[in-house]
Amino acid sequence: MSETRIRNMEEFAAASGVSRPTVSKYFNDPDSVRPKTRARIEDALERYDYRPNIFAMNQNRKLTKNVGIVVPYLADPFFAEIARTLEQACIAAGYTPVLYSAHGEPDLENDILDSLRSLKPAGVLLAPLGRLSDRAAIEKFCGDVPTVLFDSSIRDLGLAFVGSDNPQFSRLMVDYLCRSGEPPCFFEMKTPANPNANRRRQGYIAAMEALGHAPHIVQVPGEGWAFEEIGLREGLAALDAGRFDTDTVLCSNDRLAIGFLTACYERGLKVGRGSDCHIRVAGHDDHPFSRYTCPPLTTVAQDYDSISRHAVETLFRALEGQETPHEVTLFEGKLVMRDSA
Amino acid sequence: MSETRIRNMEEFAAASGVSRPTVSKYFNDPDSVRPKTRARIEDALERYDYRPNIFAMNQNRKLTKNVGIVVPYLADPFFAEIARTLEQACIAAGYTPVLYSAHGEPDLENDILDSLRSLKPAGVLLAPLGRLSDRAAIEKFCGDVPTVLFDSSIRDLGLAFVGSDNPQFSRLMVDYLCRSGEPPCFFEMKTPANPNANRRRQGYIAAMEALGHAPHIVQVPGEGWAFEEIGLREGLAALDAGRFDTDTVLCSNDRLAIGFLTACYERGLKVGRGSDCHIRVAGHDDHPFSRYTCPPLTTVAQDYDSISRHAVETLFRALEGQETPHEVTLFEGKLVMRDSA
DNA sequence: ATAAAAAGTTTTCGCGCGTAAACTTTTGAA
DNA sequence: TTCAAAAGTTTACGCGCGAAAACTTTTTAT
Repeated sequence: MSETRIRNMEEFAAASGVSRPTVSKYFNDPDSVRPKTRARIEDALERYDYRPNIFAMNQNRKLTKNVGIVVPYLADPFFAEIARTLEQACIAAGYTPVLYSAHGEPDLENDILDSLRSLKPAGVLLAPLGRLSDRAAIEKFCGDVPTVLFDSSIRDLGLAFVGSDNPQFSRLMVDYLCRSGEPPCFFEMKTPANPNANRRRQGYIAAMEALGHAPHIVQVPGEGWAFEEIGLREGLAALDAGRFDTDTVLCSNDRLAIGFLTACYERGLKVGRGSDCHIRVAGHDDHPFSRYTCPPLTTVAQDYDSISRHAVETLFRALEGQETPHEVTLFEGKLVMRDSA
Repeated sequence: MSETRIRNMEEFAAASGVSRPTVSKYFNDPDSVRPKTRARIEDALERYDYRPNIFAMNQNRKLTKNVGIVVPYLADPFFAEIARTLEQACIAAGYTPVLYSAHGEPDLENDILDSLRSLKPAGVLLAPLGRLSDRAAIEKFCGDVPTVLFDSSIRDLGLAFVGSDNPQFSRLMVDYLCRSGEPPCFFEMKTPANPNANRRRQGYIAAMEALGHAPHIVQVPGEGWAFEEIGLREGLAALDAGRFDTDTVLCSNDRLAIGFLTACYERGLKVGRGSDCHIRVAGHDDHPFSRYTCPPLTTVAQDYDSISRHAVETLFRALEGQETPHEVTLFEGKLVMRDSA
């Protein structure tokens, strides 16, 4: 396709018959040059496969076209899905997404923020670890870099927060469970990493009391992000200790529920809402695998799409100069009825 | 902590009492300077929080300290886990990992290779999409950038390939299934994205014939990476059509098996090796969730750790100048006996 | 103590581009 | 045709660092 190899913007400008600064202008915003000029550049772009050196580009720019995406735990398909949506939205908007996972480790989260800073990103989409996050570090980072928080909020840090209306999730599920059977107890980790868990518990308590039932919370030990393992191990322990005083168990999240379903299986408890079933189990999130548990898990679906779309839009609106006060956007969940409850 | 803000290496060198080129040398290899000098630099490093500008650093270097990690589908926890291990190994070796996922899309895979090229990475760890990969593009890329392929191989491209001995996986499982019950049939997608599927099928056929059994393959339609969905939908169809002539089903991979387990559940088939069970189901990979299916899935475990460790080691050995011929390393799988078969 | 080797310094150059200012050309409408 | 605005060009400078060469100092070995 090419005659001679283009080594830099100077040579490319010569080849396209346009001056170098104009070419530079084109790459920063194709609409900023005359259509005729643009055509000449794009013509040359097809003859030669020149691409500007990104390091030289970013060196003299205070802000790059990079957007950092940080999630707490990428091995959780929920975050993998969100990351995918966010990446696509960034690319569509002409930005370059860079993906990071804290892998559940606070130290790594701090390291990521550090190296992100030196990337001079235009903005960052950050889902913090939650309870274990270094609040001071994140606050400082948000002061330096335009950051939109999502999934789990930390006070009112960042430009905005986009997440789910967690109390509504629990209310929805409690209402359904109560009108279709016994009132549920709430199964959760004692010290959950994610602050959403607290809001779900509170939502559960409020919903139960509104219906005139006494809330019953089964808290189990467990640290980290291996929720399925905790759900299984501590689910077994709780079952054996007779800690459930109802046949309906609402789990704090789907991954915990997946582990708990396995615990039920190992104890020979048939899960479901049929008359021959021993126990009903429900979760929160609509985790990608919840459709494929046995039985398929009844849960409350997070609005993945809306959350990621709105997070990206909020960030880009802020980047384009529109100063807005810290805004919190919470999306409602939808009941997903399957066979487990 | 700091007195005055350090703006560049020049100022930092002045503050630490060492010349700028020496500081530069230090950052490229801390061991290349005298211990005394190193101490002075690291002393200053604690007083001021200076960090070299990565864009300026990489501009004049033909090779950076970046290492690209490319996986085909990050929403699959298997790849998320591998990515985590690879990232950690890169960091430990003093490199900067950059993670990409093709999200199952060949176009995106090519885009990633393109933008990776402009990152001037020291090396790349690439798990290609497989059948849908653009072979020509990958071949060209491997010619430009030191690349170690893993998980799914493409001819003898790249510096090396690191993966699993897939025929051995199937042999192991077939042997076990045959000596503990009926010989298995093989359940797979007709046009699998991943070439490992073909090797597993071949391993299955060879193992069956070695034991004097007639192989029986159940191929179902389905494209893309939504394996669970395909396993469920096509599993239901195959069950209803009576396509299984044995009570033992060996699935091409665990995600397919997870979907198939759900199909069995929906048809009221009890899965397991007990006398009251109707069907046995097994998989390949030891997917992170396989422990938590109901019943827990019997499978052959990929040696995640060895694969990722060896891939990284191979790459770094090559980067340090040791020219080696294209080498293929395959790790054996281990039988993981659970309750499903 | 003395020479040789190792490490550090100084000097100089250049990477590929962004950016600003002053100037020139093109464009489009009156 | 005329002219002002828009777009492009020229010129000039600098970003923050890598790298090579020649020189100077420190360390190591004899």
